[in-house]
Amino acid sequence: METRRAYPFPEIEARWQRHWLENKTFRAADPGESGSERPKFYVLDMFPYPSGAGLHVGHPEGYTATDIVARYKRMRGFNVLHPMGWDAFGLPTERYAIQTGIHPREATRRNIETFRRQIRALGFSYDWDREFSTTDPDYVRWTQWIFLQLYRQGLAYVADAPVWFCPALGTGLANEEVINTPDGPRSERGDHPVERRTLRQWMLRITAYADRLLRDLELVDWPENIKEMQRNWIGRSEGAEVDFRTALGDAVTVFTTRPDTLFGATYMVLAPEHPLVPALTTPDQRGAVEAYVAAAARKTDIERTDLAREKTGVFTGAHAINPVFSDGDPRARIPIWVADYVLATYGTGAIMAVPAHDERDWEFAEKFGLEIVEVVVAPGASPSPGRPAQCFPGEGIAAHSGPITGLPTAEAKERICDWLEQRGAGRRRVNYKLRDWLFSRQLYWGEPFPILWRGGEHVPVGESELPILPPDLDDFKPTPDGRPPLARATDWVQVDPRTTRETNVMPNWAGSCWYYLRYIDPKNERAFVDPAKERYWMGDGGVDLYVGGAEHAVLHLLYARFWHKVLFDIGLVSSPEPFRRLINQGIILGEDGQKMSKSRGNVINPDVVVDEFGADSFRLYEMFMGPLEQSKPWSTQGIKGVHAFLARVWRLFVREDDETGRREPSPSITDAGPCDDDLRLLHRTIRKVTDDLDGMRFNTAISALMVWVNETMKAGAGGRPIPRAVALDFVRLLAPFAPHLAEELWALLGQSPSIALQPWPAAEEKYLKEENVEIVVQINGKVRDRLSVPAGTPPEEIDAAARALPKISAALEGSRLIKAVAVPGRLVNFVIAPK
RNA sequence: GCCCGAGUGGCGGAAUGGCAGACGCGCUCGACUCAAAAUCGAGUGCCCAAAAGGCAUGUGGGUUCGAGUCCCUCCUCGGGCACCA
Repeated sequence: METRRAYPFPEIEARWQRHWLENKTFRAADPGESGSERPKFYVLDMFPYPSGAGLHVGHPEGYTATDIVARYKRMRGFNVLHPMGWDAFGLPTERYAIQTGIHPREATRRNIETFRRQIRALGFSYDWDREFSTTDPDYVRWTQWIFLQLYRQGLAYVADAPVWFCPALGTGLANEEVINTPDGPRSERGDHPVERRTLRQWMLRITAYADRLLRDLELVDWPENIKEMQRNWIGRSEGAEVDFRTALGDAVTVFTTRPDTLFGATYMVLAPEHPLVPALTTPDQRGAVEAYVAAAARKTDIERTDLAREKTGVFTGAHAINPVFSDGDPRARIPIWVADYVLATYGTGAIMAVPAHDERDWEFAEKFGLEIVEVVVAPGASPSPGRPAQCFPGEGIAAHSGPITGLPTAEAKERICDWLEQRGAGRRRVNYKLRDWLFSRQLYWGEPFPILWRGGEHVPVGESELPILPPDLDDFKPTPDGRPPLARATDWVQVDPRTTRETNVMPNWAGSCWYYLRYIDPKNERAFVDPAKERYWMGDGGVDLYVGGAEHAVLHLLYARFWHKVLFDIGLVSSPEPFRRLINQGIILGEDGQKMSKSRGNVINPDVVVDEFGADSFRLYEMFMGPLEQSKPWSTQGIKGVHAFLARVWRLFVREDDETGRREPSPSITDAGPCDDDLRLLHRTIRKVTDDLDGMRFNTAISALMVWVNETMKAGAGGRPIPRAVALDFVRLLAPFAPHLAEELWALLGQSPSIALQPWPAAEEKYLKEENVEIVVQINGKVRDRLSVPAGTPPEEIDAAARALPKISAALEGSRLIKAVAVPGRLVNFVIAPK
């Protein structure tokens, strides 16, 4: 499909992209350099994973938004840091390498080249001198260095941990790399079955920061739903641990968030993996318990947590003593069960079951005929005479509960905790859902751990020996025995007769945990970042604006916050949080309104779009589609519309000689002074575009630019010229959105480059005031007439003027006036009733 | 099941509690053209032949002189979490 070019964008765009690159127009000034006396603004994109598929139309959406903000802030006098780089370690490249035989390093180099070319073709104002890849040896060095700081802080440790292992891929996978299917859990890549294996793993103690990661969400300006997702993920719950004595002499400790229901505990449940299960089980129950525990071990987590499943469990034969009852009270002795609805990995791996006030316990008790005792009544209700008819998990008033009977739930919790603590039978306790971070992968294409093994002990590599780079392998497939690929490099692994290297590598998240800091000082060989530069760019709360997809709401953003806090604690960074403000861009759907995918055949390729319509049209359209945060479908017709708009701007400003190709400013642009209408329109546009940019409402800002063009063309058709000063201000407003066209028009109007460094125009109040305003006149809320009055006319006068209108006076005459409301500058409403 | 977010023309969307539908797409008509494309101009929520008028922001209620906007009910869609005691 051949579309005629509406204006010469290919030539213009290529030329200005070259100009910006050659002149380093967007170089950010570091402290001490000229320009750094301006206020700083750090605007960051989530850097891409350069896959073999090339850039997707989703990438440039966020990148365009940040680029518009970066360009706008520069024009507003800020020293802007706007960098780009590559998050290039990881499984996709490694799988590609295995399939094609191309070394991951080479595949990465090619992919980065493609991404860089595609991103540059969109004219983003990045400071390319700061570009790096997480795979660069120099960057790996500092990633490993930061790992060593965590290691020294006792935040990295080795443990045997259950992981998803994929026999086909030969590697362990992160939870997020595994998807649940009807055929059981499978690998996201390749769709192979995966299984649970316990492997020796590196873990990071993120749980030590759980509380601060939760609390400090209050310090950041993020979308509320993202904060909520992090809060849920961290999952803080306050409650108590309670010790129940058993016949063994050992107490079994349970965790509960409802210690006020302790008097209603009618049985206890241990997770199948609970260490006391074998010792507690009585001889006559041993067979059943062992069979149950073995069956549970074979199940995956997903099978075990499937809600549709009926609850299962077996009685151990043992009993526990509830500490809240006095000796000899028959209610004190409760049976101990084993059931897989209790998780070994949360709390103490054991619970007290209160079926009357917990849905899960209720279901279990009903199924196995266990006792149910009501100990909380809904406010205003009275206790059930016998067994309660249904579960009541809410808060209420304690009943049948000894010393706390009659107390509301909150108070009952406090009192019972005091009581438990005084007697040494329990204690207040906070638990988190957040688990420590499984930090090793059995891959080749990642950062090796800077760790040696000597006599079964791990020792850190000296900092001067960094970086530890992956050895050059020809075969980076996993080893047949399930050890990581690096284990093949025997020369590399065996450092000396008694020392070997760690062969796991770090997950892909490691590099993205601190890249925003390296942009500040990307070439520093003595430190991961210079402290003075760090203070300058991160000093007041970190990155000023961070834009990326909501799919990183929890993992990347939580991991990066964790590393940042560790660095903050050891005095290496100056803000407690890395990203002060966060925005998630929406997803761009295919033209059919479905998610873009190769299999649906609805993928839009940015290269093709840029070829046909140009980068400015592409940028403008992505922003014009709708609010940044919203998901919206791509429309080829839609991009034609904004393309036509840019062509209209071109024709409005430029006259081209068809024969010679010579271009000059349109003759309608004159040095005549602007008239009042010109100035009112211009300043209204400046005000609207400025306000919308401050609020990141790009779609309505663009619509204001369109309104200016429409009005100006209408005036031009009536013979009115465009004053040069007005034209120049319009081009400034256009510059952040369509920077190539704006530069070209700027130069054509005789200005010297670059418009990117020009000051932003200011809206002057005196041109924003309307002389006359239209007042809507309503009767019973319906518009019946209008009138025009001078701005600032007081309500009484508006009221009087409205009554004088023939239509209105006629209506008022025939009826009874109940009320009149006059809003200055807006409307009058007469409320009437029939006589 | 629980927690968020969203429902507005044929479509994307716009509207400090004050004229619903800015801007754009599409469509209709006209100008230019041998013709088409491009461009320019006019129109375009629905009902009614038109005007007058009426009806319209997922549903049903409420607050208000006045509700797309605030409150409650329900429905639908999208996202997240999911036996975390």
